[in-house]
Amino acid sequence: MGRAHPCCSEEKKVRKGLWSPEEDERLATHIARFGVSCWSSIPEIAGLQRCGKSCRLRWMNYLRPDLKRGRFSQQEEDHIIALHKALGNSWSQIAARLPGRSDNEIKNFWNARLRKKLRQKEASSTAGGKLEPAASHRRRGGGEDGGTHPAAIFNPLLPAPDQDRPRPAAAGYVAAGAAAGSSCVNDSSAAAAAATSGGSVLVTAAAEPVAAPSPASTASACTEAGGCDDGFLRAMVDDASFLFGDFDLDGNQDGSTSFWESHVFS
DNA sequence: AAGATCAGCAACCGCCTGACC
DNA sequence: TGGTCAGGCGGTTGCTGATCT
Repeated sequence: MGRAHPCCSEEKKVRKGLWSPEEDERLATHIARFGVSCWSSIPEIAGLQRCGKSCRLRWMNYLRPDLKRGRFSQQEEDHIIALHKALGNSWSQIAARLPGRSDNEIKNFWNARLRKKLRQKEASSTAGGKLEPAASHRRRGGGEDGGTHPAAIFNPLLPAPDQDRPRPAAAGYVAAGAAAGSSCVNDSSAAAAAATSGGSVLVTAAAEPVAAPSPASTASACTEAGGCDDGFLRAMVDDASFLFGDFDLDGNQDGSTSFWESHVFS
């Protein structure tokens, strides 16, 4: 394969580069009304001069209502390390276990911060020297997620953007014709009909975390489907605490099920 | 104060895979 | 059964802006 996608290779004008607020609004509005039916048809229907892949990327990494933005917490960081150890560079699988984070975000975070941190850790352990503070904390006043990117300027389904607050769970955007395997809906009326049939709009699991790891897997490996055994992942988390100092898996003193347990080890 | 440096991030690119015809 | 198409993923690039010199 490797050929260019038809939607991207056609002569018709396809915008590239950063998305404008107007484009965000168009895309978000379109998906709010019609859902994600067929990415390749969305640009035309929504009046965007983008290719479908670009729309999908923008939605998945930026406009999705269930995305939380802001810096990664120490707990998230630890879990990324553990999951990376277990899953390798399967960013989408890692992202599936970190609700509210996109694979791109995690990948960037890893490349920018954690890889460096791990290297430092290794270097310091081999040299037996003292740990140096992570150099990257030096910049970006306050160490926030940067805040340099424009906020998700428009999302009809969300309250005013608040980058540090987790967004509500993915509810509210429709998935007209988005049942698995559904074919493209190439005209907006069909999508609209699907979206509005019955008067209410059904929200599907389009932004739902991936299916839980297979409980039937053996104790020491990830399944081909991407699910990892709980014991295996726990071992990985333990390993991360070895690397980065102890952290409580549950994060709860009272022993109740934590956010992380319920998501990562569900 | 201005240029250099660098971290952070959005988005593109190329490839793979599965569905459909 | 092979070709085409679309979705998805990981790697990489380039821009922006904060910080340093």
